[in-house]
Amino acid sequence: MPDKRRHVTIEDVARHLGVAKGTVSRALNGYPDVSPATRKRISDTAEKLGYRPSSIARKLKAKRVDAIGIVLPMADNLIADHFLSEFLDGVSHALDQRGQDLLVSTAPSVEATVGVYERLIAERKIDGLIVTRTRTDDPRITYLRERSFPFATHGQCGLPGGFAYFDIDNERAMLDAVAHAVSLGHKRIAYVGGPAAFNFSRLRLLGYRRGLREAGLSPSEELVIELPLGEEFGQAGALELLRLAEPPTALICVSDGLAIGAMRAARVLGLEVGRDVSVIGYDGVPVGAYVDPPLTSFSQSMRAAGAKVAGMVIDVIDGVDPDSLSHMGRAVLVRRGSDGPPALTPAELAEKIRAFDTEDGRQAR
Amino acid sequence: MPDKRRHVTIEDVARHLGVAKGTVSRALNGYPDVSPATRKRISDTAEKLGYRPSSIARKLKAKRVDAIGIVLPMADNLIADHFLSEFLDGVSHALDQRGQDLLVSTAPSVEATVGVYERLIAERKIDGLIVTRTRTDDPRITYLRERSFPFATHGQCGLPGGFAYFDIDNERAMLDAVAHAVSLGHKRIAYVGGPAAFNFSRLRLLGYRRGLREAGLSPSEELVIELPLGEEFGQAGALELLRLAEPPTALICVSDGLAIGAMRAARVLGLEVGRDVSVIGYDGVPVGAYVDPPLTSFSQSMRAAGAKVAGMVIDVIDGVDPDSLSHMGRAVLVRRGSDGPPALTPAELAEKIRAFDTEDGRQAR
DNA sequence: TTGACAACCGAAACCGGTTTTGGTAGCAAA
DNA sequence: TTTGCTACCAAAACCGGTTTCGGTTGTCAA
Repeated sequence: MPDKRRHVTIEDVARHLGVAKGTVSRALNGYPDVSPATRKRISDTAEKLGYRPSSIARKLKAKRVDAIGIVLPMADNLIADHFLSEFLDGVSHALDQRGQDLLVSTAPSVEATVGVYERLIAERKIDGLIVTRTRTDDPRITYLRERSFPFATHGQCGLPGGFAYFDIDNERAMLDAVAHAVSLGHKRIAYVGGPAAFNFSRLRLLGYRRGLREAGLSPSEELVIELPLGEEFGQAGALELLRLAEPPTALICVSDGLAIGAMRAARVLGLEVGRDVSVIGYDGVPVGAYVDPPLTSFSQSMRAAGAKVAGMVIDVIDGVDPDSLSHMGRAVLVRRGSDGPPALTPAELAEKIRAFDTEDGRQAR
Repeated sequence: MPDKRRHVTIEDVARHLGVAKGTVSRALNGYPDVSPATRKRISDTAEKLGYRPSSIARKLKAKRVDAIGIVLPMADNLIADHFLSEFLDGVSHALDQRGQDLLVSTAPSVEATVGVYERLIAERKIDGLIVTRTRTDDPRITYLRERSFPFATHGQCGLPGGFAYFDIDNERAMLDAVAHAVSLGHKRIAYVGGPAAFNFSRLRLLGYRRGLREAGLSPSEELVIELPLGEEFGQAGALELLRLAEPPTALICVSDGLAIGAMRAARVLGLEVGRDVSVIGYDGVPVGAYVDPPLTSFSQSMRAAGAKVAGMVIDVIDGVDPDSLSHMGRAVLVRRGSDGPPALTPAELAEKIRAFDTEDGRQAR
C-alpha cells in the first residue's frame, strides 16, 4: 500500500535530500562525479520512496524509445495462427531480456501495413520493426529499406540483400531427412511434397533430391508427389505410393499434416508405422506428439525464430550491418516414434500390402 | 524520400512561420483562440514539412500514455495457442481504432506476471492491463485490485466483483444448443461433456439440463457422459451412446474436438451425420469448417472477446465503474452441415445401427 | 474619446527526466 | 600565500510537446 495516485518523481527524491535533481540522476545512473557517500544516500532514499524513473520522460531526452514494433496483417493469421503466437512469444521474451518493449499492431492487409509503419515511425513510437511472412517483392521491405528504418524479417524474400533476415534452411532440412532415413537403412525413400508454387516447397524438393544423390541413390520420379497440404491429401498420396509395385519404406513429408495423413494411410493398409514403414513430418506441430505413434518431425521452433529476429533488429538499430546478420537456421529432427529401421524390404512390404488387401477386401476410408 | 535523419519538430514549424510554438500546438489541436487564417497557414506548412508530433513528448505532459499492456505467462500458451493469437488480434485491432497502443510482454509464470505488472506500472509504460485466462483466486487480480490499477479480464474468476470481466455465458450456450436441437425435432438429445473439474464444463452441463427441462423433456442420465477433451474420447463416447437401446438422434458436444470424434463414430457405424444423427460442437475451431460434413458449432470468436475486453479497459481508465462493465457474451451457433432434422426415430436409428453392425462384422477403429 | 470586451497570439511555465556548465571547497604544489 | 587541480554538486539548459498567462489589437457601446 505505498503510494496511491501520484508517482514519485526525481524531484521528490531531490527535495527530500536537499540536493539537485541532476545529482540524483547522475548518482542513480552511475556517473563518476558523485561521491560514494552521496550516491548511497540518494539510492537509499530513492529506494525508500519507491522512486522509479518515468520511461517517458527519459525517452524524451534519449534518442531511442526502446521499443520495437510488429504489425500483423489481419488477413494472414487465419493461416498463421499457431505459429504466430509462438513466434510472438519468442520475440517478446527476447526483447524484454534486452530491456525493450514490444508494440503490437494490426493492419487489414499487407499493403495497409506500410501505412501503419509510417505512423509508428513518424510518431516515434518504435526504434525498429519486425516483418514476418515475407513475400516475394514485399512492399513492406521496399518501404523500410528506402526509408532506411531498422528492421529484420522472418523469411527470405525475392529481393536479396540490404536487410537482415532469418529463415530455416529448407534444403538442408530435407537433406538431413534423407540422410537420416538412409542411416536407418532405408533405400526406397519417397517424398510427399507440397504445391510447387510455394517457395519452401521448391527448396525442400531440391534438398530431397540432393540428399538421394549424396547417398548414392538414384532419385526415382515415381516416388515424388506434390499435393495440397492437408491430412486428406497426405492419406491419398501415401496410399498411392504404398501401392506401387516397389513401395517406399520411408515417407518424407513436407508438413505434419501430410505426415499424419500418411500415417493413417499406412494403418489402413495394415502396416505398422515405425517398423513396416517410416514417416517423417515437418513443422513440429504440438498435436504430432499425441498421434499414434508420436510423429517424428522437423521442428522449426517458432519461439527460437522470434528470439533470433528480435535480436537482429536490435543489432541493426545498434548499427550493425544488416547483411552480416542474416542467418539460415537449421531445423532439428525430433525423433519420436514414427521412424525406425525398415523391418521389411520393399518387395516384402509390397507382398504384405497385397496380402492384407485381399484378406480384407475393404477400401481405404 | 522526404526527411532523412532528423524528425520535424514543432519548433521547426513555428520558426518557419515566425510564430510561437504554443500557437502551432493550439492551432493543430483545434483550440478556439486561433484565427481560421492562422490555423490554415499553420496546418498547411505542418503538412508541407511533414510534421508529426512526437508521441513521447506529448505523453510527458499528458497524464496518460495511451498504451495498454498484456503479459503472457509463458507456461500457458502451450494450450492457449490458437485462441491467443485470435484474441490478440481482436485486442490490438480494437485498441488502435481507439488510438491506443498495445504493449505485449511475457513472464515465466502467472506468479512472475505480477512482477512484470509492477515494472510496467512503475515505469509508466501503460495506462491499463488486460488479464487473460483468469484462475480462481488469481494473484494478478488481487494485486491490481489492491493497487487500484485499471484492468479488465477475459474470464470470470472466483473472487467476484470489483473488476470488469468478459466471459461467455456457458450455461446459456448449452441452453441454446438444446433449444436448437428441439426446434429441429429431436427428442433424444445426448450431452458429450468434458471433465467436471473445469468450471465451464460444469456450467454447460447445467445449461444442458435446464434446456431439456424447459423443452419439457426429461433428462436421462444415460444420455450424459463426461470425458477428457480430445477426439479419441469423443469417438469412444459417442459410440457408446449410439449403441444404447434407445440411441440419441442428437449429440451436443462440449468441444469441437469431442464433436469431431463423435462424427467419426457415426461414420464408423454407417450413419450419415446431419441426417441420421446431428452433431453440435463448441469452440468454432477453423478446422471444423473443413471436416466432412462441416461442423455446426458454437463460435466464441476470440477476436470479438479481445475487442470487447480492450474496450472495457479503456472504459475503466476513463473512470467507468468496472462492475457496470462486466458482461457475459453469448456464443453464437454457426450452422454448417452436421445438424438437421432427425431422419429417423431413435428406434429406427437403433435398428439401422444393429443392421450395419451385423452386415459388416467389423469393430470401430 | 474612452472604456470594456473579445479575438488573437507571443511568452513562459510545465511535464520528468538527462546532460552540460560552472562554481566552490579542499588540498597539494609552488 | 597564491596557484592549480580535483572532487563534488547546484543550476540551468534541453528534449518536444501542451497549457496557462498576459498583452496587444480591434470593435463597439457609452
